[in-house]
Amino acid sequence: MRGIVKEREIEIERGIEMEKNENPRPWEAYHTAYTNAKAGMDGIDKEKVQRVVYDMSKGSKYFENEKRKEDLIKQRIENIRAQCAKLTAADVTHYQKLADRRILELEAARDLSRIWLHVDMDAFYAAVETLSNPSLKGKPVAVGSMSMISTANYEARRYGVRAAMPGFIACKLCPDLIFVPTDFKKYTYYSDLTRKVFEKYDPNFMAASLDEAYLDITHVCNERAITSAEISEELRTSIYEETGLTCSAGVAPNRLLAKVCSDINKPNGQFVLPNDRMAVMTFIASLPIRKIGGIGKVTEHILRDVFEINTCNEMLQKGGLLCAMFSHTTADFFLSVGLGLGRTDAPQFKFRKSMSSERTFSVTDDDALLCQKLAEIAEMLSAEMKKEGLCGRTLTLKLKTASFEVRTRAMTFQNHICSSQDILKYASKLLKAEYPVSLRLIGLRMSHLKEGKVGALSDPRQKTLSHFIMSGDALKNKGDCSSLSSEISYHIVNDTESDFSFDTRETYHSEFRDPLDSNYLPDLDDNSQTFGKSLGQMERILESFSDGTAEKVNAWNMAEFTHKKEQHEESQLLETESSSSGQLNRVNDEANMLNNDAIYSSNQLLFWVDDHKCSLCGIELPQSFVAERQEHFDFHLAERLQNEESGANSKKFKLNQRLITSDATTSQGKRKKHKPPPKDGGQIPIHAFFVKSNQNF
DNA sequence: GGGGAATTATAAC
DNA sequence: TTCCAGTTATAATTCCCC
Repeated sequence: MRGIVKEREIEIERGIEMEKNENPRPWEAYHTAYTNAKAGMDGIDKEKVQRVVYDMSKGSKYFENEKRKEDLIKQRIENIRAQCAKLTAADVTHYQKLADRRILELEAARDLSRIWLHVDMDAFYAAVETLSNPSLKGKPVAVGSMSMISTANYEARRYGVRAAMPGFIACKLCPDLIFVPTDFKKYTYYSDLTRKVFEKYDPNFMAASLDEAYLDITHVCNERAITSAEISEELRTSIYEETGLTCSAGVAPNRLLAKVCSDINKPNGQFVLPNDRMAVMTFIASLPIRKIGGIGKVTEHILRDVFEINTCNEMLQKGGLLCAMFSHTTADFFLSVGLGLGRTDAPQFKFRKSMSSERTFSVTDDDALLCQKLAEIAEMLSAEMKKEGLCGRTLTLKLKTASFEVRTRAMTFQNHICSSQDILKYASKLLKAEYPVSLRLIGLRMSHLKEGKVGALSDPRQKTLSHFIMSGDALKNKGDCSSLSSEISYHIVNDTESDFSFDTRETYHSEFRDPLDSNYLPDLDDNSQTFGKSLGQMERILESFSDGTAEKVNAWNMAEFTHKKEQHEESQLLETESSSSGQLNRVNDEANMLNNDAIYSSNQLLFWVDDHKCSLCGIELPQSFVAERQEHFDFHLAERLQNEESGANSKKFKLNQRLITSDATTSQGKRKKHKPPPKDGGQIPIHAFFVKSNQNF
């Protein structure tokens, strides 16, 4: 063992010697998330750390990918430079005026009336672990695994070990490093203790994570007529008494600055920035931009290399160029950073927007293994969604290839889904479209969320919205949801109820959302009220079949519909499996076709007899003609709409515009990739299609 | 051109 | 021996359809 280590060291030395000839310090160019400054890392031999990180990474797939990303950033920098060079004198004057005006506007809106406190627990996970195992005290400790470290204590940081660093590199930096696996139950317990303290100072405090929170202490300062520094001191003492853990705090007129301040006297310290414009401007003037939350490695890189901006003050000096080169949102952010501005308002409750689950595994290209991983992740995600009573309309598949390249593939449905079967069904289509592929990670994310009802039927543990509220589970957020069978009909007919969700204690401790806020209007679009409803009904009826509750619903042509749906799904599966190239549009079309079939099922079914013949007009279209099939469907739908038409509210049939057009004429030739739908009665012989089909490959 | 969907990237903990 | 995470949000860009 010793021999191997020695050999490796010699090898590294030799490598360094060789590289010295070309680039004497190659490691300096290798920037990772964990090579920037961090509290507790002063006085360490940064060059040595950087060199070890570089040597441990060099040549790996990860390293190659980082280089690729670095090159892309360099390219981006070049592009911005080129854009800058194109600016005429008139442009420069124009953007400078724009920046000046914007600076005045932002300055006019400066709010110095609030006092914000940011609390950050010191090396939280590691401190908790040391508390429960005092033998760790004084020793370098990392919480995490060989592949990734979540937190390192200050003893370990002296060696250059830190969060987001892979464990095997940390081992190299600090051979005596003690690894402790993460135990979120423990951290949550201590986090709750700290939050009880926070509540005393600000009942609406904003929890940023398990170990960080923002408190508006304006009121408590005024009420008790003591300084913010005293409040901060008192709060920190109180936290120590309650938990035995130390924390650091920052006090400032806004949240952005408070966060910066809490980092200044870490660990176990505090820093107060007075509510005074001059003080703020002086403070911000020489502050490195990387200290600002929201400016990360890449943004720093771009601002430094293109605009020579290193401090916040320089943001104002280069305001004109920033306005010229960046979007309104981004330029505004940069200018407000230059002025030391940040949010001062009471935190608004925010809905969860997405939920995801991902896992890393040993690289494999085995389809069966990948399918198995996908099924596990679908199961995990579905379980989490059901736990929170959510379902979603957009499913995103995330893949990380063997070479660390990240890909995402998404599809949006008309209905919200949450069952593991549904998630897996569509996720499989997305994944199979990528074959062959060698992967090291698979992830699934659901977005376009709303409180679930589909899931309520498929998951007997799930409660309805009203039960969730009435039981008080909303506040505990631990709803063990159980649906009553008598409620099935309620769910089926009522698809338009308002959405409400509640604080999860993981995010904000603020008031509930204002239901009148237009940003949070419930999902009342046409789709969910009309066609969406009938689709939802059909799906639910099907689900209730599988749950053995078929007798509770009165379906129309249920047996036939079920049969055809299965038949269609089977054919879809075959289609996808036999497809060798990734055709995302096709996959989407297939999913849409499924829904379209469901719409038609309420009257007369459109399906493909023997997989190629239209059940309505007999036209023959093979499976591979997805676009043609879609248009053919559009054609029949338009035909039917015209027949049913007149009095009927045309809005009633307004479907997702990407799926179906509302009349026969507009559906023709609008989609670039699609061919015109067949003329009525003008059947094309099946062999002609197959010839055409073959030409496509 | 507006708007939704899809994709990629950045950032934070 | 081990060999670069998981979760969430958001911005920017592109594509497609109306």
